[in-house]
Amino acid sequence: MRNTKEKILTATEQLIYKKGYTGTSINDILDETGTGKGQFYYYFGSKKEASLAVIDNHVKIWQKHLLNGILSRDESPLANLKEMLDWIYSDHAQKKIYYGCPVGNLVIELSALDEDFRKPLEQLFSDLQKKIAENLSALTGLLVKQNLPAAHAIIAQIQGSLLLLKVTQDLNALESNFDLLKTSFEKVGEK
Amino acid sequence: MRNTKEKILTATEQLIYKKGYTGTSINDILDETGTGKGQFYYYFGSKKEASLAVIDNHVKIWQKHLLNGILSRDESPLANLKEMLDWIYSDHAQKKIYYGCPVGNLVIELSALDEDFRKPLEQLFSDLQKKIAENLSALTGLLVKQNLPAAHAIIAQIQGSLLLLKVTQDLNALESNFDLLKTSFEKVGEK
Amino acid sequence: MRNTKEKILTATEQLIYKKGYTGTSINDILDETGTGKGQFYYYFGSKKEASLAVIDNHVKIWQKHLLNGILSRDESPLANLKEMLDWIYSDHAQKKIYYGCPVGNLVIELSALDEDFRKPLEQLFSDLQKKIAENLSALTGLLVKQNLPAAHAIIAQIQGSLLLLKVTQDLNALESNFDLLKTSFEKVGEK
Amino acid sequence: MRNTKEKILTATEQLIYKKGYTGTSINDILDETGTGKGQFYYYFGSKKEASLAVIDNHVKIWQKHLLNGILSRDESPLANLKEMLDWIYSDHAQKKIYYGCPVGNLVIELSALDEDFRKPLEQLFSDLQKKIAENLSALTGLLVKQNLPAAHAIIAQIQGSLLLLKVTQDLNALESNFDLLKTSFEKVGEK
DNA sequence: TATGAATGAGTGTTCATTCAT
DNA sequence: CATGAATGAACACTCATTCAT
Repeated sequence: MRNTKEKILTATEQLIYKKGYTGTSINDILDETGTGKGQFYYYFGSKKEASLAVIDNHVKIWQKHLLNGILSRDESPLANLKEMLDWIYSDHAQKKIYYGCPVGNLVIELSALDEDFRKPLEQLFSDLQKKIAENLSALTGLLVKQNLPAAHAIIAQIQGSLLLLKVTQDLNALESNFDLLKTSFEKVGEK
Repeated sequence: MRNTKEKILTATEQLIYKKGYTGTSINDILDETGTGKGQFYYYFGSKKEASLAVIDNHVKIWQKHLLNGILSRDESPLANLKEMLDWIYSDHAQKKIYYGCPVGNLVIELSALDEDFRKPLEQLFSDLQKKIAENLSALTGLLVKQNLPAAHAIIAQIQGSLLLLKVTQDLNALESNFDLLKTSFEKVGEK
Repeated sequence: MRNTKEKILTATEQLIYKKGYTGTSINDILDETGTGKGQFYYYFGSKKEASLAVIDNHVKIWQKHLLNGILSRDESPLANLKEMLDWIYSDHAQKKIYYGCPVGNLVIELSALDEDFRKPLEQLFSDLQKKIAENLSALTGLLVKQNLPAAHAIIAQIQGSLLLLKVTQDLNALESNFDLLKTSFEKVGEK
Repeated sequence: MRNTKEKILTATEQLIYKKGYTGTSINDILDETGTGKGQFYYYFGSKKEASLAVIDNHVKIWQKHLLNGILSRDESPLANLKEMLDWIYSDHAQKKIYYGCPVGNLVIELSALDEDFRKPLEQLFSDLQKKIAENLSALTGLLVKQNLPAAHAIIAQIQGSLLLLKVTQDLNALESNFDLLKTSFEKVGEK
């Protein structure tokens, strides 16, 4: 059986993803895990602490799979960037209800409310931006620094697409948007 | 007095914008308006109803200024699209803290939770998409229908930019992103 | 058009009958009458006052139709007592939902809560008891005073039957019970 | 502690008996028990749920003492029926204020409002009716089915007597009424 | 490690009543 | 006579957190 702490963390993550931070209660989490209430406060000092751990978990996943994985491969930068979109897309494609981006959701719900939440989220986007810019540099020959705005725009496009997915519940629109992004990657590469 | 209802609505709008729907309590609103608790329920049947009125208000503002205003002008479509970005930008530029897009925020917090919230928000984005596509048609000569994906991408770019503004609190990045969008409008027009 | 005061009184009576005193709100009443809130407090000093007026109304109806009507007729006392049951029965027979006795309901909800409610209700039952005892005297030849316990039992039987009607929603049981009562009247007369 | 739940249930029962369901607030109950508000909702999902538990408690008491107790004894049916009245009488005799029948009160306040309340109350009266009819059968030789109307009348008499006790606050009248009932039992047995 | 009873401030909502017009 | 805006206490219910076992 999996670790109790991990079980709680997983349940917290899923519930926050679906119902938001404020919409998720400790009891919701414990109903999901089947553990007693004391266990939650034994492993996490508070709801906020557990939620920060959820964010930390997202950071680690993105770092492992995206920053240090896909975007650090020795493949062509074009392939990397496209693969990034495919990785994100496949994460949503299998779902019946589209809840948007787990990280983007937290940004909107929490970053204006509490600096402790905002900071790690900002750092994650900042790291991703730099990594994308690196790939763009390999593609364009420009300095990483000069590609930062373009990388920012790419992240914005991804986040905006997932936001629209959440409100339209239309997966095709997400695919079409990512296809446009891929085309734009190719154009950048051609120059 | 007609004024009280509007005062409540305004306070509700501002508080939801800053603290989110779930994060805003009726007492928060009443503290802001200085009215008794009964007044809230005299004018609105519930918190949800008042919040739907807030959404409705956003819809009307966008329709008046953006859909029927800026994007329906007899000016060149390129000017219209650029002006749209300027209008949005100016809305945020004056603030000290950047709370992102009031409509996008609601999408993320509420659209997976309650269909009654999701529907009007989806409709608003759908109307905007069509209007942007019309301007793109005037620019490209293509049918409106063929420009819908591009319009979708533009909205995604705007929403994503405002989401990143919320987490980075960096207005320059927003400006830079909107500049990139404007450049892309021009390129589309050139073809 | 009927008097506003009377309209309010009628609505109050019906709503209290169906939903009880505590279950009926001033707004419920005004929704029913279509009048403004000020009108209620113009005609009645409080909810309690209006409800006492409702009780008073019931008292007057019973006095007119039952005490000074049916039970004071020059007919045979047996016919009077039977007619009393028929009058009560016909009041319920036409309904789709059986709410029990409007007076008995108030007894149970209010008489332990407030002496101001209890007193007029007790008086009404006391007057009825005496009147029934008078009819029994004409039937048995005994003094009125000696028939008071029997009269009390008759009222208890009526009230208990209507209470059971409310919980069983079975009109036939009420009819059957009243038939048994009529038979007992006849037996008393035979002796 | 198991005790807390029972304390809350007891307080709920007593308060509803004295002040009615709608007249009893959760805070009333907690003031009585001295526990925090969360405890009420820890043990009961809602006020309604706690009240249904109160009803269930009454059902069990009647079943144990009356249906499976007094009315199921191997004594003579006459003795059983008389003992039933004595059992009910003794329940009220010791009180200073007479609040009527705890079950009958709930019938009148709640059975027209909510089916969930009405059903168990109806069932209880139905079970009692059958049990009384069984005793009457032993007394009269008639089939149980034929004695159901008479049993219904007996329950009506009891309930009506307790209703009148509530409004008159006259214990003697209750005793006198029950004496009349006992006499009628004897007459039935003689035939 | 683990349970779940206990707390109390807080949430959305209702309501009788008052009062300016 | 009549309207309906305004008040604030009370109501049922939720929740993050604590703590004894």
